[in-house]
Amino acid sequence: MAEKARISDLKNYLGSQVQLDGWLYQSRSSGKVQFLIVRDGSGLCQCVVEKGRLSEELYEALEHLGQESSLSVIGTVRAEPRSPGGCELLVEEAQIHQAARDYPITPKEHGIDFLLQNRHLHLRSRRPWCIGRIRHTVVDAIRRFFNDQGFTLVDTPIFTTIAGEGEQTLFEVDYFGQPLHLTQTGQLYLEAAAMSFGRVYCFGPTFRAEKSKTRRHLTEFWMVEPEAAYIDLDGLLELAEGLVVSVVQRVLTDNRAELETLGADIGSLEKVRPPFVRLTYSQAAEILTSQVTQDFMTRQLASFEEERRSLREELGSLEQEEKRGGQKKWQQEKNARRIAELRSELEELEVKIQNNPKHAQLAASFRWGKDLGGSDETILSLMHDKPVFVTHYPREAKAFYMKTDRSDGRVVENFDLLAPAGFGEIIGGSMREDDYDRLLQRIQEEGYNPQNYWWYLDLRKYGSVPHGGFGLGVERTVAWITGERHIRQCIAFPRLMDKVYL
RNA sequence: UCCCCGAUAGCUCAAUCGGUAGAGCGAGCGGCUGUUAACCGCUAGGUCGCAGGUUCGAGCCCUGCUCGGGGAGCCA
Repeated sequence: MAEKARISDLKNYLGSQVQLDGWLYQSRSSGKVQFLIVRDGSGLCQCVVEKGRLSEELYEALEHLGQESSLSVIGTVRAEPRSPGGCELLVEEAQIHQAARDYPITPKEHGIDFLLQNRHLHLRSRRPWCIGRIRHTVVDAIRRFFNDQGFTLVDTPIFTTIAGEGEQTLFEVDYFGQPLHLTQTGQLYLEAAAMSFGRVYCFGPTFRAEKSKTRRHLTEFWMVEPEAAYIDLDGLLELAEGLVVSVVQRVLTDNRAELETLGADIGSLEKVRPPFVRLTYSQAAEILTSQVTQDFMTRQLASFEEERRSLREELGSLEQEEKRGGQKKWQQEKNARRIAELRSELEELEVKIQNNPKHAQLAASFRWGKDLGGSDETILSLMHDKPVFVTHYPREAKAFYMKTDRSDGRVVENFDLLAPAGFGEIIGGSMREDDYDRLLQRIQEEGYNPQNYWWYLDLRKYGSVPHGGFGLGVERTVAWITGERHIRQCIAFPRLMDKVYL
């Protein structure tokens, strides 16, 4: 019996016979030799089947085996630079568990709707697999970071009785006749737990009925939320900074191959080192309305237009070539692929070019007191190649539980963290109002019923202390790190505002 | 909720002025001993999203609907 091995460990088995259990990812045949690309969940391996080395019957069967058939192959491992993982298997024996036929996802391009409808199968493809592996690292790094810093995990409830964010984004559930809602944040419960353990965090799914159909929104997403007693805003920023740095570093060391496969911007990830940029909201507002921003936007527009010119040029010459004809088939095909690519790139650029003046206008007309818009955040993060903290937002724009700055009553002690390169917000957090009277007043100002918040208010009566925390969105973090443009690809089974596939 | 774009073979797309529906991939069969989204040959595969209208004639024009993509607001 050959020893079973995982493809990721094959380097350690050079020269010996092993058994791989997996699925047929792809195959090519060339008469008397076949190349089966087998995946086993840990990686891809090229398996070489030579005629005469196994029974005629089995050779035939393997030659006609469909994509994603399940099989075990036994053979000798040898180094081979032409194979995906650097090793290949010279097949001596094989067992077909189930012969698949007409697997819907082919090795060519597919539309996103088709892929999401086939998400149960799509998960096996290379891109989702790489993203899934990175997500795993991100989650593990987050847990390790907080555990190492002496935080205690507290699992907060998913059925909740009070709202932490806007009440209009709640999903209501009928809980044996009592209306409850799905959690939007574990924060309020976490504040209670922080008064017991000092430093706590929760990590779980979050539900928001936001009517936002964008590449940055899911109605069900995963969020980690730390909450600490006896901390101040600077301490919170440091905590967030440390978390993001350690997560990015872990991915860089554990998933470099996946990042490369995905085409992620590794150079920019390597710049994610402390200290991050720190701006107050007022400073951000000043920057947005300054000439600096207008110049920045003008330069950006010019570079977009330059890019458009060169893309159009390439597209034009390819299209002419296509019309002239007379090329080899593979060349035609390659051109057609490139043309499709260019067209979608151009389309995207066109949107950016269209939006640029609008965004410049929005930035210029920014008035103190407004919340930062998506385009404003994009501009601020594009101006820096490191993550950017924005702190001290106007009170009116923010949630009731945020602590009013004692030295400037117009603002609260909060912060957002913007990921670089225009990705936008990945963390939002704040110091919490710890004064009973001020908190009660804020609850009333929001028009909420204080009776619903009786226990939350209680926390300010029995040993209230300065405390705060933040929430980090897992899918947004994964999307930023992997360079995936839409966060629906950063969770196995996404729930979107207007569509739930499986 | 608003704005823009789209829907043609299993998939990704093409079809000039309104005039007989096309390609690649995938599938099936055959060929090739080192392939890299292999290559070569053959075969099958269509209610042009749905409903109505204009026209001698509609994939193409008009109206409505359905579904999808992108953007805005809001947010992690």
